[in-house]
Amino acid sequence: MLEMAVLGLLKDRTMHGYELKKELTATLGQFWQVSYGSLYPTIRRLEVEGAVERIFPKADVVRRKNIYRITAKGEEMFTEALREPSPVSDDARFGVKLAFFRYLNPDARVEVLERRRAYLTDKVAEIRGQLRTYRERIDAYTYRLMEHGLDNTSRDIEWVDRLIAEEKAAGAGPAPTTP
Amino acid sequence: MLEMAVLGLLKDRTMHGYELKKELTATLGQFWQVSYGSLYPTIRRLEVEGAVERIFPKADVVRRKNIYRITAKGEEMFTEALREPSPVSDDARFGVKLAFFRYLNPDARVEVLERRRAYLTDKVAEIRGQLRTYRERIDAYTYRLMEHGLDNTSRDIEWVDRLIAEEKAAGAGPAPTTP
DNA sequence: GGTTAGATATATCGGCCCGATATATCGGGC
DNA sequence: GCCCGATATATCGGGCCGATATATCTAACC
Repeated sequence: MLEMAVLGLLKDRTMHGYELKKELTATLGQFWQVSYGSLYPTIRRLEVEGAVERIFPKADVVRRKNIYRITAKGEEMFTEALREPSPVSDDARFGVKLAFFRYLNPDARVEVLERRRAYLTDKVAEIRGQLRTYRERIDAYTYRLMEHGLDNTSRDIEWVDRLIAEEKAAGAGPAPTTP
Repeated sequence: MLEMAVLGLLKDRTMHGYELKKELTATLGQFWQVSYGSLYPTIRRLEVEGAVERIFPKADVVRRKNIYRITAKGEEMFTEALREPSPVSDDARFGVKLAFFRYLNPDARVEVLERRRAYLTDKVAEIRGQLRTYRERIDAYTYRLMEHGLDNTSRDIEWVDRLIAEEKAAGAGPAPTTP
């Protein structure tokens, strides 16, 4: 997932590690804290795999930044990761996908959103079941916590529904514009 | 954190690993998926530290379950972990604490809730700042995602506020009852 | 009576991730 | 001239996750 995020950012422009972290924190920091202890090894891994390459600035410039550029192989890996159907059950992963939704065509976008919706619907059903089954055994605080989680999940569904509706309304047209 | 959860459950009654997992999944599964790959090593660790002890059933009984009991040291560790001020910024950690709120006195409960509230308030401010600062550079999907996160966080604050109000209304009295 | 499926139960492994920590430079303020 | 906060890279230990293996128990089904 971090790999996907790094590749997605590098699709736009070349960046160095610190910049990648700032960018990720600014947009996805709410859902996902990226640490250097995972970022730098990830970049290294991508470099070894040939998905990114390091750019060396001119020899006379103080060379303190490691600037990376995505390769053709990296582009392929990114596209594949974005289309891959599985991991819509993880909030962070879903968030990362959304952040790069512009690289998916409208059909694929709706597909991802529908899968997310199905997951959330299941989750709601499960929580309802647990609240019913364990009602007498759980204490008031835990009950409140579960109930609140249920509310949040319901709202998530409504939110996803709005995105789906807009996506369909737009048809094969352009993505909605920033308010 | 898993250590705390295990100790908290064992405070109630003796359990074996599988049971602990079922219990955790039933109540906190929404926020936190416990895997056996972390649960069993955690139990082992607690046993080595002397926080829990294994109970062997009578020799003639088929001995397939490893049943554990909390020790006096384990009780101490649990209480300390529950009172420890730091980790209210992690959703899962906060959830675990809430699930064992009954073991804290009302003052300590309010303190934890106020800290959670402060954290969420900061988070809201930060997201607002990011939306303002990066408004032009982020795409529509990312914007929507951040905005939705902002809404959710605001609702979390309202929810925490209700808990605080009820806690204060109850004074030093009993915990609220299950609806 | 047999077998098949699913729940119960424990365990481990590789690999990734997190938090902490170390180190060094750069730019601006006082 | 110095110090502070931001910039920038790196690594380490330990914990956690997902996958996988294994075995038993129980209930259903024909």
